[in-house]
Amino acid sequence: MSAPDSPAVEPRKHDKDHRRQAFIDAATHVFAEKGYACATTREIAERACCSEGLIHRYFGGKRGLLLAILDNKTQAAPRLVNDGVPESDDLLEEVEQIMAWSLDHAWANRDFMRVSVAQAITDPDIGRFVGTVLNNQRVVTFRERLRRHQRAGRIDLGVDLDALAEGISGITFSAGFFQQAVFGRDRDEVRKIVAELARILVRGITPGCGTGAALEGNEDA
Amino acid sequence: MSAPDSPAVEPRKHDKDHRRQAFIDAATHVFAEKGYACATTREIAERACCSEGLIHRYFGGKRGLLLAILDNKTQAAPRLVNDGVPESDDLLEEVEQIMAWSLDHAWANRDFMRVSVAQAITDPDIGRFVGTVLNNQRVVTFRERLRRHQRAGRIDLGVDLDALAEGISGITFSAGFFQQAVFGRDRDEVRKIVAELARILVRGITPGCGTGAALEGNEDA
Amino acid sequence: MSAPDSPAVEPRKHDKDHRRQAFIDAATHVFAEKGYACATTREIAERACCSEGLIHRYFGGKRGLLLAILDNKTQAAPRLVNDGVPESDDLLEEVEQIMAWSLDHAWANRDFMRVSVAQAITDPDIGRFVGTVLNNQRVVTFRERLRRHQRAGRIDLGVDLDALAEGISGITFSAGFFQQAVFGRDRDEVRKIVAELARILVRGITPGCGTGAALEGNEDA
Amino acid sequence: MSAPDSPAVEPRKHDKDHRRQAFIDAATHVFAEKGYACATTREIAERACCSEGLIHRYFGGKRGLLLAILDNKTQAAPRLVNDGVPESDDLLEEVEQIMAWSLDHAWANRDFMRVSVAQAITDPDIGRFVGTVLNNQRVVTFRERLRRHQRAGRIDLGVDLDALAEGISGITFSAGFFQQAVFGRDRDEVRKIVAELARILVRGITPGCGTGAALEGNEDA
DNA sequence: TATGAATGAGCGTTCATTCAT
DNA sequence: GATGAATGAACGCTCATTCAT
Repeated sequence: MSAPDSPAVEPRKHDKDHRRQAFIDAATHVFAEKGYACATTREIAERACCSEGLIHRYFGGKRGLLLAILDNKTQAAPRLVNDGVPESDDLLEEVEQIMAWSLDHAWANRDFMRVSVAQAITDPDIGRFVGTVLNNQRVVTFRERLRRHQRAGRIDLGVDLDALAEGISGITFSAGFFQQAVFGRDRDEVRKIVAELARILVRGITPGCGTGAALEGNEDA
Repeated sequence: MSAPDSPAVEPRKHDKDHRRQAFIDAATHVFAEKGYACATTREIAERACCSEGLIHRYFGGKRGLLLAILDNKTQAAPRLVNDGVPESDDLLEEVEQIMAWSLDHAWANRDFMRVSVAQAITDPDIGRFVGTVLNNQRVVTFRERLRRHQRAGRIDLGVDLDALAEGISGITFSAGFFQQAVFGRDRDEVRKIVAELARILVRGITPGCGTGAALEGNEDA
Repeated sequence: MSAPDSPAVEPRKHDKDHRRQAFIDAATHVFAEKGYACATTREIAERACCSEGLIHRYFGGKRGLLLAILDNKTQAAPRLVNDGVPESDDLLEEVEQIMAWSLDHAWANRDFMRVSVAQAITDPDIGRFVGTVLNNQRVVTFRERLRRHQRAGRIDLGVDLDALAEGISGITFSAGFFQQAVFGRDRDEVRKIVAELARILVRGITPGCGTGAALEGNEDA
Repeated sequence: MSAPDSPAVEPRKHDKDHRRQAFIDAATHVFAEKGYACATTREIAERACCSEGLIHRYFGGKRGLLLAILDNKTQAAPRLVNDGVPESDDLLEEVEQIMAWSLDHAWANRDFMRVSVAQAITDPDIGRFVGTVLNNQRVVTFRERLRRHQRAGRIDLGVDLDALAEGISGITFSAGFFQQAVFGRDRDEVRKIVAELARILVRGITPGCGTGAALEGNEDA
């Protein structure tokens, strides 16, 4: 997905939709490699085996192509975790799997993430988009899956599911994207760390002896 | 934010050290705002009230200025958490304070983080630097502070302190930088979420009734 | 001199070949006037009525344009003397005409010579090119024409035709380019001097009474 | 002379005149190597072990330094040939020695010639200077030495001494500077060619049987 | 007086975009 | 509709020169 090794589209051969997708794939790769600002429309066009001018006709320019990449991903994204990780009555198992899946997903989509995250930092429009559409969507999905367990009594009622979901999201974002894709850390190491964190978190939310005291502190604040 | 961090330099005045710092401050701001690639040495020089050519004399060029920013922060960085957060015999209190302090620190240094994080994503040199110098340093510091508590019996002996430290680092990085500075989320909201996560984590590592079962799972793996 | 050598190009019109030549003409003029280093691509583009960026698209940069000028002349150069000066059975006549033609040719191509000679002095690549392609070619051509006369007995057999050809080349280079084009000397004066030198040279190589003694000196050495 | 391998001047040690000469030597070298336009005052100052600003104080700027180089040479130049080559009653011997000496002189002063000749081509002021001061001086000196032989009957009375002197000057300029220093031709080869040309010229001007006919052609024109 | 820090004009080059073909 | 030639604004950088020290 992030490495479109297919020979892209043969010149003057395929139709408009194929070309559009060829541009999006090519741009994702080049933007990820060079950064949006340093990528040139010429290189993208070459990689897509189309002419440079077409970028402006199809997407209205370089920035339009960036937005198309985000849009393209958004349409494909929803409910991905739910499809990838089955529900389970074992809370630890489900949390572990959700976090492991998030790691893999971040890795598989590292080119797209490079583009969107890097750009989000300096570009308010993209920042808003990534913050609301991409991040919130994930958090909401996590939260809903956790709510099932809370209702089933497997998560202490005092736990703020939103905070928990944000924590899982933050850990997997940090480990999945930055540790794996940006810092180049060994993926097995990362997986182990995240698995251990899953255990700590689950233990921290499991109803039981220590809960009352700890969560009373919460209610005091 | 738009006010210079150092007193303005006087034209024609010979004042190398002062001017160097003025460039670093100006560049941090402009790089953060526009991104490294889109920032122009022209604008940086204007903001620093110095002439453009000095960037090349002092730093060897635009990229040298970027590296100087990183270097400047590195020299100022070590042991920051230790100075900012006192040790405590109350584990929860200390973790909460470390995490809260990290949030504030990320916010106070959000311009620097914008520059370094965004650039790390597409620039291998910077990526290595941020991954090793900035990230690892934090993790190690967190881990050492946690070790004290583990030795004192306040953290279960089965807990992998490295993983825990990475988790705290990941959560505060994600919440402190991305939520606060990139996604523009309300800072009080973020503080509350992080405080709740501190409680969950601490409960998850506190020795006690549930520990055996949870950590046996760990030891089996 | 200030009139373009080719019809002006029309803005926005697609006309690559025509524009290439317009650049070569303009650059020859501007390089000759200012010297390669002081000439600006801005001025050349203005003179060629094209945009500056095309220099880099067509020639790969300012230096590529310089090389294109040399290349352009090389393709047009070979056998020029032979076309311009007919063979004759009168040695003096032929030598006089060859030298006179060289003077005129140097004058007609003075802009090109300014560029190539000046640059050859400090630029090893260009030096090699001018030394081998331009200079040697001339000398060889001269020598072959003289050989006809030597075979016909009109040049003493003891004369080294290579040296003679070098002499003619050196005299016409010096008189044709430096005296006429660089030092601004009156062209008629120069023509008379060169005609007299032709006579002296021809007398010096004509077989006859004095030959034996003079050339024995040669053979002794 | 052209390669000032002396450690130049020690900083803050010698007096103004020494510094001036150090600048002239350094500039001759750097101008010869890079060309006037590409040479930087910084490199010259470094080579002279003085500060850049001094160039402007002493010479009024970069161009002033160039003029100082020419001026410096002019004062040292006059009557050099006369000192280097003794008079002789053998015309061939004297002409051969004058030409051989010119070759050596051009070689020894190749750095200065690189600077002055290259600059003369595009810079009218320098062109005038080189044409009148340097070239004419040589021609006049050659002519006066030849006149002695003409008076002594060793040169045909019909020979135009000016043309002859120009010829010798042109040949030695071309061979001595361009062939040796610019085109990098083997110096022994060049010497042989010039010696042969000396013989041809001398034979061409020696009074004798063929003279009448050849020079009548002259008088007809 | 000598130094070298500071200046600023101007360079070659790049590249998103426009538009003739 | 698709192409790629043409454009022009703007970039990082250089360097002769100026001037505070």
